Amino acid sequence: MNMRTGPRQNHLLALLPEGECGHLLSALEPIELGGGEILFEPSQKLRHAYFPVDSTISLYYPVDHGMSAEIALIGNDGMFSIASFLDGGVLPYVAAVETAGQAYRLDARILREEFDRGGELQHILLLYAQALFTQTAQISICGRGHSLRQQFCLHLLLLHDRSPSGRLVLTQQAVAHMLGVRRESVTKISGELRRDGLIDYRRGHIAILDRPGIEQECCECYGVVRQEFRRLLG
Amino acid sequence: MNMRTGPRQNHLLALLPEGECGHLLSALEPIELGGGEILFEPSQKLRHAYFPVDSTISLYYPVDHGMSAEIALIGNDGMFSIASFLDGGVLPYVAAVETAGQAYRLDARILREEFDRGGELQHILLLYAQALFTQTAQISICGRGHSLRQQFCLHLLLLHDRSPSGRLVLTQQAVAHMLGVRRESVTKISGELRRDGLIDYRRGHIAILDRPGIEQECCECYGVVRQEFRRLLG
DNA sequence: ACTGTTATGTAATCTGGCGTACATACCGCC
DNA sequence: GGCGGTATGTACGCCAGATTACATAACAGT
Repeated sequence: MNMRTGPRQNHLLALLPEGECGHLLSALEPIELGGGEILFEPSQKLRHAYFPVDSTISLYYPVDHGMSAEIALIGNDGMFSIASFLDGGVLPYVAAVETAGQAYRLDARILREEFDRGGELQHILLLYAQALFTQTAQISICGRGHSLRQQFCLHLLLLHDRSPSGRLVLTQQAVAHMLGVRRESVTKISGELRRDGLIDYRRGHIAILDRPGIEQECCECYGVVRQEFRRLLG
Repeated sequence: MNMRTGPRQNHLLALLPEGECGHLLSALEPIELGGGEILFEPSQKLRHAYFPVDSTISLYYPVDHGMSAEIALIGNDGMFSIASFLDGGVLPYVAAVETAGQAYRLDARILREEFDRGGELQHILLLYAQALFTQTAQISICGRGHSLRQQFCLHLLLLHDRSPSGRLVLTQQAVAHMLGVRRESVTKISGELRRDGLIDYRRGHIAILDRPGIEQECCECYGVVRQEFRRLLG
């Protein structure tokens, strides 16, 4: 359990006081999440909670022809799923690993028990629930009114923030899936962003070249989400 | 405080045990909400929580030219705002009265105190937070992929469920505002739905004529939201 | 009943992203 | 070093909904 991938690399876990939450922290299991792995589907029951370290988890609503749309993106700034402590049960969405990497897993019952004791853990998780709500709301706003280019930039920034390396491992098909659009549309925008020197990419990889430039291109949605995460959990 | 507008007409308040929550119930103030009234704006701090009885509250993100998009619709099935107990503070959205009517108001500090005591109130509010999250997520899905006609039907159904009378008092402009589209587009769809015998309307009023027909026209988004509210708070 | 305001109706043109159908290029594997 | 599967590139027609610009009609107040 080294510095780079220890549980404290997850922002929520990092906020927990050692004394009060010792039991929970010692119940964490390190786990490797493979790209595309399905962590949860609507028919199941939540058995584990996941705290990403350098992996990311995408929450989305599945639709027929493979197209879908993302509801939330969870990285080292959060956990999956808030439903574990809100109602302990089910939710009508799919959770899949977007970026392969490490995470810590916790038995959902233990999380629930510790949560019900109140205290700092409960407080932090509730703040996170609020932050996640904002993220989902803002993704919604963006997906409605803003151009695909702006949406793409938003998701690049969200991914970048949650992917310490800065070199994103994902295909255009995966991006299209997140945004709920066609792969061809993503190819078009990708080409434009590359031409403008904002990103570079090759088969299955995207590199952020000009982060400020991308923030410029993006709508205010990113600012709202970041601001809210900082306010609540900064 | 008669049967029709008593606090127990709000589904959340109805679930609270009399004994445990007596203090909270007696702190409720009946209040009349006027159409269009702004209950909260991002610069403010949440002073009160609202439990609608026959009014509805729309939560939305404001954009420049008056256009915006709704994030959540709150009626007698819920309360505004979950942020009152999640973080006790602020949120980056606007809450406005969509349908005028009665509600019960509660000092946010009292709600927070009672919430922090744990118990049934906390449990119910957390379930509601989960249900509201689903509503927001589903509105997002719908707004991305589905036709305006389907989105319109979704919002009609959500409003109808939360508006006991069944005769909705709102303009096409207000609907456009909720859906984040142009008023002219709403006029067009309204005309089509009227022609098909599903609704009728006149200046500022909409009547649901064929509710099953509207459910037929709507996408599965409505079913997901209703199912989740029933599962959690039914 | 008249008037002013606000809500609703209609129409012409434009555009971003969809559907479909391919062509090409990358990279891992044998 | 060639082969095959997958990722990326490009093109054309199509359509829902945006943009703009008015026309009409319902209600509220005097």
